[in-house]
Amino acid sequence: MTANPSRKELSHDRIVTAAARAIRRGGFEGVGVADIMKEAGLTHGGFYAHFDSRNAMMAEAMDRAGQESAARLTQGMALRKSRGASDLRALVEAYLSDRHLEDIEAGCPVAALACEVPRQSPEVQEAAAQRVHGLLAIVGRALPPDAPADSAALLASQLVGALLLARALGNKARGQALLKATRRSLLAQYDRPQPG
Amino acid sequence: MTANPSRKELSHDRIVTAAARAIRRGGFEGVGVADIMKEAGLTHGGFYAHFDSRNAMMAEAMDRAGQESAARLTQGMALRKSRGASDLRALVEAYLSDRHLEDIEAGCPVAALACEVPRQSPEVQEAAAQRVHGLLAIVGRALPPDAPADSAALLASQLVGALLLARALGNKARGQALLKATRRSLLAQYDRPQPG
DNA sequence: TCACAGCTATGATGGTCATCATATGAACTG
DNA sequence: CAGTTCATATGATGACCATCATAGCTGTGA
Repeated sequence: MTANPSRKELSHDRIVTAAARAIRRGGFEGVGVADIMKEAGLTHGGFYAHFDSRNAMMAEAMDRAGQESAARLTQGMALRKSRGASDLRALVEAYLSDRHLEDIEAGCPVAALACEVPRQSPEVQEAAAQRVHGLLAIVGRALPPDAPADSAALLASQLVGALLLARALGNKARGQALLKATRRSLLAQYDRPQPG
Repeated sequence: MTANPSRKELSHDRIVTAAARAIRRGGFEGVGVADIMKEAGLTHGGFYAHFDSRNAMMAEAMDRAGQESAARLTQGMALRKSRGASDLRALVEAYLSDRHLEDIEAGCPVAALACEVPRQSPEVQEAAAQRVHGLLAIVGRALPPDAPADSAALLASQLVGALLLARALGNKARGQALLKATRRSLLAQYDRPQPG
């Protein structure tokens, strides 16, 4: 399937990719079937040849958004690690970067959509829950193996919360300042040279 | 005005109150003018005698939601302080309570709406920014006076992030567990007896 | 070259929405 | 009780949306 995709599979993929960006830009409710199809280079009518319903597509798009942004985050972390940063410093600096603050469309879908999740259909909620677990896994892998059990949830909350508040401040400079302060504090808290 | 409200002022107030709940329940995009008017016991047509536009009303509703939920939070904190909790413990336990997890409609509008803010009209964005500053002020007052400058932003991010992730998990038990872990960690971090 | 299968486009349907124009009805003034 | 004013209700308008039926096109196999 991935090796030799049919025309339909290619279209399906383009639609999901377009939707994954569109929902982060406009929210689940803020984007229509026709918008997404146009962005994928198709017309609205063919949509239901690819998906059972709009909600089914939203769930797929949420998934895709998570994969994309996880890849992007991993890439940003790798760059920083190649410059000598620890796993944890790389995570904190990549997730709380000024770029992530502004590039909602390609960023973490949990940060972009979390507060809309409780209002979505069960299939979308399920996909969102999976994305949260994915984020927790990424954070968990960046923590030292002997970290307390709940550290990943704690740090993930802090990261998501800081990014959301920074965006909600509606002022680029203030948002960047909040991110910077959060980076500094988290690194002081977690990224100390291990005693022992 | 507050002392001797006219009929119109009473209606205006009822509309804003209804909207303040409705937006937290359904999101900015998920609720219509007619819904809100019906919830206020009126019909949709009279709406534009009270507001210049839907967005102007949304901004007022965001403001009202902030006032309401700040009052509720302060009340919850007072209860806990009367039982001997410190300001900070009272804040953490009230904000990260199981009740707040479930009662989105009457809870913190920042947690309920933050990720929709960047997509809203300027007037709504401005109202939202004010609400973030209001939350930062409440958190700041609960911190000891000698706390570092950025502590309020840090703690507010952690509170909002934990509540959002807990809600996005879509599973009551898991959400409650995340809140509990966050409470425990924050209290261990901040609420230690002061050395000195 | 022809026919067939499978995508995709065109267009329609029923519903919802924000906004506005006008009618109704209630409270106040004389 | 008559007249005026102001808040609210009724109803209309134009736009948009998810969904579906069907027609057209494109590439593949004989």
